[in-house]
Amino acid sequence: MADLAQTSSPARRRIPDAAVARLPVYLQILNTLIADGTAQLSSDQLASLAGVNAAKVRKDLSYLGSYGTRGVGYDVAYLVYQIKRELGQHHEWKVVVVGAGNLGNALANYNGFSTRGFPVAGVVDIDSSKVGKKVAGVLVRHVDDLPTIVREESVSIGVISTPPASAQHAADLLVNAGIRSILNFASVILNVPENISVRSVDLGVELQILGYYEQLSREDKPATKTKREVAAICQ
Amino acid sequence: MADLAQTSSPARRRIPDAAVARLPVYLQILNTLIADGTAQLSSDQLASLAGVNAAKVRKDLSYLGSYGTRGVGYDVAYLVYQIKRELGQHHEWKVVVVGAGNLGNALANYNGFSTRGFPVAGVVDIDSSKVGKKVAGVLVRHVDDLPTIVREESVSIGVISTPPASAQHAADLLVNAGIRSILNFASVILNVPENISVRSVDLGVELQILGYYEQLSREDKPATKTKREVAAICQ
DNA sequence: ATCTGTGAATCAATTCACAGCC
DNA sequence: GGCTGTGAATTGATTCACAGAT
Repeated sequence: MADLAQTSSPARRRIPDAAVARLPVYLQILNTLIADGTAQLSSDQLASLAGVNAAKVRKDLSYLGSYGTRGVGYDVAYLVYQIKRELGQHHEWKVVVVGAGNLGNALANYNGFSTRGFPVAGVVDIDSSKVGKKVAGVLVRHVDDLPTIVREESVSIGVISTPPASAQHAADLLVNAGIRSILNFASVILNVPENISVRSVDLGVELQILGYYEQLSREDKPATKTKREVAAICQ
Repeated sequence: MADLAQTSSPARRRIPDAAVARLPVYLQILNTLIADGTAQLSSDQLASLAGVNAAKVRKDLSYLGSYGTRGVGYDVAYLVYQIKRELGQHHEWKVVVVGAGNLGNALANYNGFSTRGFPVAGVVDIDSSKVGKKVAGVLVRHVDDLPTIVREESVSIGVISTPPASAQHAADLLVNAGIRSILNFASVILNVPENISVRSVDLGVELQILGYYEQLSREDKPATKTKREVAAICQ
């Protein structure tokens, strides 16, 4: 597609999704290394810290450009700079949390958000008994204020931590308020327009996947039943 | 490997990881359909509910065996039975939560765990000021009791919701207590023996990935700098 | 006519292996 | 000698497309 088009210097590389998902992990590791005073490291070292193999690290980093030095390794600070640039972390992305229940509380209080460039600009809830309380130093406002908050605070990401039944509604409200990126913690598949990106994290699903591998390691899979037998049991 | 070995009737199929990760999603959808009284559905319908395409649904389900009916579709209840069997959900897997902070609280209270066959058998913390309090009806016990809890309650999965600095320690304790499956919510890569399975969910990483795609959609990637320039800025 | 189940084809991700630079 | 960067090879996942069952 369009290999005739003249692209500006660092050509519009499209980094594979799998690599994109690993960059934040490398970034985190590199940040702790900086705190420890490490200035250089090899793909081998980063690989073992990240729990992947060295070829993958080199390939992943090569998508950013050629920022290592042959025979030497990578300059930690420079690598951090380049990964941050690629991930768009040179400015902060503000976040609004929808749903001030247990999980919403934990999320708003979660340190990893603000320290990684995602300040919580607001927390909203539909339940007026929760509105007015403070969560992580932020006043809980009514969900009706969502468009105002998003506009005034230039929020770019919405986090859904409502019960499953209200999650689709929350998503609709976020989309209407102009949000284009949603992180969803409710155990539902959200229906959103094409141009909106959604990542869903379902704690139950994570456990079920673990459960599968736990079972595999025990090799005690139960025998199967026929449709008739199952129907009988479910009466 | 060993295709001479006689395997018992439903041959030891090894389901692709990507498919395993989708089965719980299908399961959840099917369960809500049952509640609505739907008895039959086609791969097309399930696909659109799950937000994937129909060929993928059919291939995924075919790993379980041939449990659909050509020209008709799948029997919802039977499919639920088969997916549960494959995932090892015919019995419950007990869970212990390590770290009774904000997130630990939210997790212990999270409904999706117990309703999906993962009862919380215990919550432990290292901080004695938290020990003795109740979380989600469960007494918080000291982390030293971990081996006892795991043994007495036959816990099979450990959930880590400690601060990052204590997560590796928590993992070591879990492994020593005999746990082989860990769900880790701390933003660290855990170092565990080969035979232990770990899934890590890092909320910050999830946001950073979203941030990347948000930036892509805006196409305002900042210009890059040389190593010299970056070094100057970082003084 | 409809919808599953599955080989074959395609597309994506990972790993190998080595040339090129320090 | 050591380590990066990258084509080529491999492995894994997805999609196509159609034979086969109802």
